[in-house]
Amino acid sequence: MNQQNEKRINLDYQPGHCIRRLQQIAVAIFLQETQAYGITPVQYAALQTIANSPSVDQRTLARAVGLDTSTIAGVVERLEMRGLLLRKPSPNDKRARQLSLTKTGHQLLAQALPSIFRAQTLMLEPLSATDREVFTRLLQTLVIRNNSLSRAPARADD
Amino acid sequence: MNQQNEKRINLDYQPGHCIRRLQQIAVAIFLQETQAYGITPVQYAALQTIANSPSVDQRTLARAVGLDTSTIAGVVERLEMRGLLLRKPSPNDKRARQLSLTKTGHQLLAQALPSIFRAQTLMLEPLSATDREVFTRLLQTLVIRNNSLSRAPARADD
DNA sequence: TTCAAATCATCAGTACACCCACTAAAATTG
DNA sequence: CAATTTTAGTGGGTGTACTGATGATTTGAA
Repeated sequence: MNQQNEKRINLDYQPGHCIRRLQQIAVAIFLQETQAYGITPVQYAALQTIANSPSVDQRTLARAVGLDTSTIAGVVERLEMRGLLLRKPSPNDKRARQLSLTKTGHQLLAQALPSIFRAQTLMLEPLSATDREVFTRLLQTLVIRNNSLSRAPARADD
Repeated sequence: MNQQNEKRINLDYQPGHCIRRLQQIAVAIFLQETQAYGITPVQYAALQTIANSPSVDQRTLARAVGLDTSTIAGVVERLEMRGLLLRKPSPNDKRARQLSLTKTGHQLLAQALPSIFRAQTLMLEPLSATDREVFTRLLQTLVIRNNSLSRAPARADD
């Protein structure tokens, strides 16, 4: 079945592969639960972050969400075209744009939140209550401790 | 600093967000460790799967790696252009293409494997030995139990 | 204060990752 | 064995996610 000097390596035991698969699954669950609102996980993250701190600039938003500025530009553009957010020039800094949600943006976020929370629950459904907590804790540890290794390290804290 | 009827929701506590971040980190570590070979996690998964079972068709490969056929088409095309694999028509089925690694493909896979294993280790480095095992186990449980929810559910088993 | 360095944003290019629609071939069914 | 259905692969469209380059401002240091 294969070359004699190669061992048959099962991808299922490699963390990297499992993490990628879990991310695909998490996205699928999210989209399924929120399909009535037509938003993606990243779009939700952007909307939520802007709701948390209006007038953020794109760079700060990118860091908060954990994306580089090129990627956030596309996300913001799509949300702006849908009328969910506003992008106006910063008075202090002519380079920067201040982002804020429109009324529609606030409404959509508020309406979608229950579905989003349901999605979060569904992702961990197969685990026992104890295991869910353990998994969440270890997951957060890995993200925090490895943060600097990412190309788009998440923000300092604003 | 936000609308009074919105609570400030911290993305860091949402599993979906953490999973996405961890996937970004895992990819970054993989690329960093394997940069000498110029392969991505998905390309490695494809090469490894073909090495495990030569003459697979693209559909079976897609299922084994956990991708849909459109996505695997692009992956396979890039690997073919780099001379790492061969795509020849199946004698039994005129629709299907049989995939196999070239000599170069086998060599690259063999050479890259140590870096790939190192990457897998690095991803879980921040955890204690016990926690690494726990995390891996829970991760696999989630992937297996949620598999059907993914758009590209992984293969039966060949 | 001027000039270099850092910063905000954009653009082009590459690579996943999905959907839907389509062709062609194979398998199933009447 | 003809008609239907399923299956293998492709192509178009959308949306992350990164790199590296460029332009415009702001800041910091000589």
